[in-house]
Amino acid sequence: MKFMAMSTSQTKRPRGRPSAFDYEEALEKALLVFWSRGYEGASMAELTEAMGINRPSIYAAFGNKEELFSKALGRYMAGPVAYVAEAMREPTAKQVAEKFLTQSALFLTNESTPRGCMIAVGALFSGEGCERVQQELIAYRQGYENALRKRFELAKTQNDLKQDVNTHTLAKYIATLHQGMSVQAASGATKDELIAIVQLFLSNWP
Amino acid sequence: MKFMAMSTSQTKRPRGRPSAFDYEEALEKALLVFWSRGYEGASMAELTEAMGINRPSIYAAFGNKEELFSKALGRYMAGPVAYVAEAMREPTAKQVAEKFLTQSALFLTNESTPRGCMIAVGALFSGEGCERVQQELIAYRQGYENALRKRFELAKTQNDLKQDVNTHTLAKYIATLHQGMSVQAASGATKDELIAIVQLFLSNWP
DNA sequence: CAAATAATGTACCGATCGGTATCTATATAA
DNA sequence: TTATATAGATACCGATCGGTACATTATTTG
Repeated sequence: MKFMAMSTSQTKRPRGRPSAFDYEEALEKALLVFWSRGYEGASMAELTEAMGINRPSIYAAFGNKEELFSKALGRYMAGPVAYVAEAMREPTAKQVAEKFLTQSALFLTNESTPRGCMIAVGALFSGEGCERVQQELIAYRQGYENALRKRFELAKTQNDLKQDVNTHTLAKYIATLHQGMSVQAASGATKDELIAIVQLFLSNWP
Repeated sequence: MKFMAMSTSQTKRPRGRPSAFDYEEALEKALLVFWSRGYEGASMAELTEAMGINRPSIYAAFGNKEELFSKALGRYMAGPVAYVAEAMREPTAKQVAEKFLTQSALFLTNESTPRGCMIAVGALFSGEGCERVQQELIAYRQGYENALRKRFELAKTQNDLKQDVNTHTLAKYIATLHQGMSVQAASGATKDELIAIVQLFLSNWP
């Protein structure tokens, strides 16, 4: 494992030759390859090229392709899609939905990153040997859907949502809309088109 | 190209050795492999195995992997997803949407076929050399979205839909919902959960 | 029958796949 | 300086990728 500086205390440098690359920068490059190519479509050759590191150094620092993908997903969660967790902290249920979907519309069509969400539409149909990656992505999808549901359950206790609202279905509906928007973005839909979809949804808020 | 019997007139058999397999049956097997594995994830080895044909016979009868995929897509359109074109012929716009989405909920979670729609969520993120397949799938997605839009435009001329309805957005919204449901189905959602989503949408019909 | 034609089966092609053995270079510790 | 530890670079591994050459087999034509 490579050396990682502690944030709080000054640490002695490790004994061997120091790394010539920055761990987080390299992971960011890997993330962009996986994001645009998918897990299967990203070859180690392309990853190596993009990360600017020799292949044995990748394996030493990040593990195999599957582990590298997991670590890239972690960085994806903490970076590009951190807005999802933030949206949950909006004061009302409707504002949570509005923030989540509006930010998604912008994010999914951002011109400086690949179109579509890695988690929403990654590894849906895959070849043999991708089961772990598929399950990991399914768990992440469940994760934000559950976060929405719990937030809506909270809203019900605050009389922010009517008692007859089915939070399970509402959360799944919003997750479904987000996943569909991800397909639309990857298929060429514009930011304005996705915003129009979000507004149509919000105009019928329960 | 292999021999294909004419439907109307009795045709003389061709000169060489006759095919040992049925063209449409073999294509159906190929379709199921592409459907569950995706274009990239389906290897020629797995296709060969499933189709029960030697590899040179596949190439002779169907062309290369890309052409085989296109032909399988054609069979998919004429078979499993023929319900989409049928839904367009429902008498009212709301019934079109209801039929399309309800049938989709059943179709996407059908236990005898792979989960999710090949067209809706196929080849979203892919490696190099898949551009043609990606574009073909995008065109199919546009196809059913356009069919919905035109059907809703017709509904407006019949005073079946209010004049202030944006048919472009409504069609894209329904397509987006369908694509999201495809992700949900591939991620393990049940038929009842998808039906609940469809009903929530229909309860807010414009 | 033989000639012609077309599909099958085997065996193989070069390219690329993910992953690694090994040697060298650069650092710290004693 | 010498020993130790870790990273970089090269070159390679067996497996699999999509695709095909070629000989064989089965059929129709003459």
